[in-house]
Amino acid sequence: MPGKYVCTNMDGGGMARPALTRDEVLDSAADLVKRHGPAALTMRGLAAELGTAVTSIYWHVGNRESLLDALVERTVADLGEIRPVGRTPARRIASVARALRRQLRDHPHLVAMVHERGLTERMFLPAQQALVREAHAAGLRGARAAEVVRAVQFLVVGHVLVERNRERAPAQRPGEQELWGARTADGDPALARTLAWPVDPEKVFTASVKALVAGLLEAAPETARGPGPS
Amino acid sequence: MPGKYVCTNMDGGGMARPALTRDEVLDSAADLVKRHGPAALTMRGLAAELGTAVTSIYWHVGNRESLLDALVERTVADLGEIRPVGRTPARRIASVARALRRQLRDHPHLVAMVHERGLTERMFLPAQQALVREAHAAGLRGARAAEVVRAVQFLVVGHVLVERNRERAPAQRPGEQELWGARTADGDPALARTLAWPVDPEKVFTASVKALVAGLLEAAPETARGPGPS
DNA sequence: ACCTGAACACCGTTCAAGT
DNA sequence: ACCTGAACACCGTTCAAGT
Repeated sequence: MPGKYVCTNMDGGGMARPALTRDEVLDSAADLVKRHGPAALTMRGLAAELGTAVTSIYWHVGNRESLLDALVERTVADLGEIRPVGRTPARRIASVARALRRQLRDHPHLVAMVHERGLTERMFLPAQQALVREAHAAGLRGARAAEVVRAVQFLVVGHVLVERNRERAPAQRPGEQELWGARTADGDPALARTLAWPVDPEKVFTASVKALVAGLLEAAPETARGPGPS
Repeated sequence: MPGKYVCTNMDGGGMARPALTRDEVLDSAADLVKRHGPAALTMRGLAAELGTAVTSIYWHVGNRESLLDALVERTVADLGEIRPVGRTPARRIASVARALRRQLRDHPHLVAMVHERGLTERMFLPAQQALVREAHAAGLRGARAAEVVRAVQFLVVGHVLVERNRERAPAQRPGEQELWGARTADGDPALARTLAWPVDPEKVFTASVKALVAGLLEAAPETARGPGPS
């Protein structure tokens, strides 16, 4: 789906390939990356997908690295808003964390690519500002508020990275089942049973976020509860 | 440093290269990976390092993938013990988290490689058992204890992955300094100042661990405080 | 049993040449 | 302005041939 393109060839149509566009290249590349990851994006494969010579791509985007740069820039610019929901600051912070996780999960390869290109701060700025407002609403200021912002950001990004790694390698070899017989569980069969089951990363995430936020707000002044400002 | 090798060539020494050993190959490969990451481990480069033909390596290790397999297996087997320290379960759990982080940081490329090979569970088993004992000491059992184990593990692994990404891309382009002028900070100059400074990942980590553990143990029964069993 | 070079199918990238 | 094929220097891997 190249969308619209400017037709610059003068032969009045016919079977000739319509002129190649930079946007067309980016669309095709984005599609490949989204489906199979950055490693699957080869210049030759991309050319084949587009039906052009490899070297034409170089004319439009320079080289593979700047192609990836442009891709990341475009994706970051297209990320949606982050809107906190919930009745207490704690819930609203947790909702920001969940929204952030969803954004990152929708672009599974984005985080690593963004980091590699030093765009992290720009990418997270909206979420950070939402978190700042909620930290203020919870009565935290200065360094304490910054702590909340960064702890939540690291937790979310870290979780997404871990989840991505887990999904790429679904078959665990010794298998948690064999490892967590009753013997290793310090005499707690219920725990052994839970740990022998495959992890539900979503549950771990929500539980972690809840615990982290609770811990971060624990010693906060009791003023300014309820829905935040703005 | 090939260490000891069995001399199987019959020419009685001289300038001929001593027989190539599987261990020698693994040592050299481990060195390359530790210094420059798995991507820098090329069969040709490794052969050059060892002073042999590329194809000799194939005789000893099969192919690149099984070479990496063997490498990971060896590294995982060589990981040290995890010994909790501290006077309360909360502190002891935090100490396990810190020890785990240190182990992973000492082998910067290990996590991803281990995950890709499905060895995660085997690798984390010792830390998990330590965490189980401490969760029990804190009065948590069953699913609640499992929650602690998994939340801590995800937090640590996630943090290490984030840190690794950050270290690979030190130069952030818009720069946190420009982004966090007083305007964006919701009228909190102290916070703006903190966020404009480069992050200290170690501080974020210790703060996050402390908050997470506090949140996880919050509603725990007040029995069984003080140093754990074992 | 162990090592070798030649060869194959892949990469990204450059360059001179076409229209 | 835009596209092309040929060529270069890299990959991992296989194979027949050496000792």
